[in-house]
Amino acid sequence: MRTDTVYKKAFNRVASMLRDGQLTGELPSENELRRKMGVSRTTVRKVLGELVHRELIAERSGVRTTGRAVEDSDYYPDAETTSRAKHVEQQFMEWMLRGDTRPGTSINELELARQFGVATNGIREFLIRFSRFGLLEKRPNTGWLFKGFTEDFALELFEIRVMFELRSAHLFSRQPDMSPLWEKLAALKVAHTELLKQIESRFHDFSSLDNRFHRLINEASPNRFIDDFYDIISFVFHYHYQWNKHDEKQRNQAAILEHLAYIDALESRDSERLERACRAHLASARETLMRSLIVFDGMDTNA
Amino acid sequence: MRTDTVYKKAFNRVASMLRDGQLTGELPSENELRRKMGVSRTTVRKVLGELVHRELIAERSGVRTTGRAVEDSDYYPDAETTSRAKHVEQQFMEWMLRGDTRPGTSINELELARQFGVATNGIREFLIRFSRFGLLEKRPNTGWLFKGFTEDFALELFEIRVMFELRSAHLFSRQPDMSPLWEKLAALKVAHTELLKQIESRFHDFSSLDNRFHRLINEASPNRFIDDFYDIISFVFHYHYQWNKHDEKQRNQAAILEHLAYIDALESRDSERLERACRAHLASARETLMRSLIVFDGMDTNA
DNA sequence: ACCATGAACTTTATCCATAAAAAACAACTT
DNA sequence: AAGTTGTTTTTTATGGATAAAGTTCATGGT
Repeated sequence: MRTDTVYKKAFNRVASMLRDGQLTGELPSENELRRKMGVSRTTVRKVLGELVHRELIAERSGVRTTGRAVEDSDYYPDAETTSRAKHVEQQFMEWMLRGDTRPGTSINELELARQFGVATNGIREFLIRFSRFGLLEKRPNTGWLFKGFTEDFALELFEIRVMFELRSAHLFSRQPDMSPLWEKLAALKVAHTELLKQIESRFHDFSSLDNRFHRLINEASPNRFIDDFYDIISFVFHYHYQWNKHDEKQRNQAAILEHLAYIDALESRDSERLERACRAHLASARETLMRSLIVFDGMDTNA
Repeated sequence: MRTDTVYKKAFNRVASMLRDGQLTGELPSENELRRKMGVSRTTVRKVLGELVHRELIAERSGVRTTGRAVEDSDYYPDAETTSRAKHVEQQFMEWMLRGDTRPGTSINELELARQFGVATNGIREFLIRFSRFGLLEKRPNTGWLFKGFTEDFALELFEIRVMFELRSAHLFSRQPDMSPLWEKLAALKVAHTELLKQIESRFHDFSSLDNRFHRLINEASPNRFIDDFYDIISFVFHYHYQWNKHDEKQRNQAAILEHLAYIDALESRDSERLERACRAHLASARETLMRSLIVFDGMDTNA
């Protein structure tokens, strides 16, 4: 049966809004809520129905008003708010990055399905989607070959990344002066400086800043294939560093400084300087990944 | 039910081998056949069983020998030798390239499933696989957005292609002299010259030559992401030109000449000359695609 | 005429079932 | 002992069913 995670997530969001006072007195119409939450009206109605049932809101002659206070126990547990597909993704990444899965292992849909507690179909869909990341290969009628999160993988990934990033950085720097992207870049620069000041407590926030920065650079000259490739990078980094937090603060601090140099180089419109800053940053990102790969390989995974 | 296309295709192949005299007298063992055909022994046995049943081979005390002559009617029809997944691919490509499907159309799994006569599962798997080509986008819980085989698509595709090809070509030309790839290149050069001589009758054969050539260039410095991207290009060209044969002979003739210049440039190891030849070829390939896109857009599709 | 709610209908996400194909095991032969 | 064939078990490819979510149609109020 299809999960009702969309409903539960929406319910939790409305509950939070009620609790935070973002919704007070008379509630907005179903359509307005629908837009706000990004779900269908059907789902909104289901949420409202449950809220009435639990007396979190009251309904009198077609008018809905807030009801009793929201309690912690009103929320659905987080695990129930993500779809099966997302669960599969998470479990697979954990299996891949944490387990002692060696390159060359063959992957068995049925076995993973049993292990993850889902139907084989879901596994297969995930593997198909995931195969564009270059870590898997399908052998028809037979199964999947896991190629491993290896040094080669990282090197090949970064070779492309450098090509794309240099191209995008140069195009960015050649934008007209009145392009709105320059302002966005300036704003990002400020955000970097802020973060650097508070690095002790906020170093976790770097990851999203990093993402915004690299995506901004691509905005000047969109290319869907480059965007797609950046999705791969984000994905890889997201999961990889989620399980490998070694030295995180230091790493991020260094990266911020590199970004700042890179931003200055962009603003200078000096092509050679830009190339140097860009390469320097990517080389260091690559080193970091490679080093952590080695740590990772040797890590005791049965902890 | 799963199709038995693997069996039928294997059966047809063995039948052809019997007819062509590649198999005469005493037949090889099941294991040997298995290796030759690239299927499991289970399938080989099923084929052999049917061959015996039809008296195309005879089996006496464990020894199999050839039987009566193979007739045209012994073969399974071609349509029955390709899997559902492949059929879906073909039908979808036809729907996309031939139909009047406009960019921005939304795609409905259920409708396609009905139209193609398969279960929704197969459609979904295909769409997931296909989405890496940048022509589709999934909107969760809602459906798929068809972005169209547009001019933008072609331009973005070629931008990447140029980057990758220049990179690979330069690396190829810098290989050591004793690399075996130089010989392969020389062989390809001969094949090009041959084809050029017989262009009147054999111009269809260019496509596979083109493929071999560009893949060879990537071989000198493998990168899985570049290989994957080249899969996209092959796929797009395969289907696109399958339905758009306008001017094929002339196009291919011109391309052969460009390839020859390109090959000479590789052999010269002259970096600037190489860059010129490579760019010239890709620019002309792009022009061809773009021109055919326009023809295509204006074509009456209800013929 | 527009916007709200209610109800019916359509499509997606997900599980389950099963024939075909592959893989593993067993018994035999030279 | 290595290679054959026969048999059983496992896995993949494909169809089908259904609750949840999305979309469209209908009705009623301003």
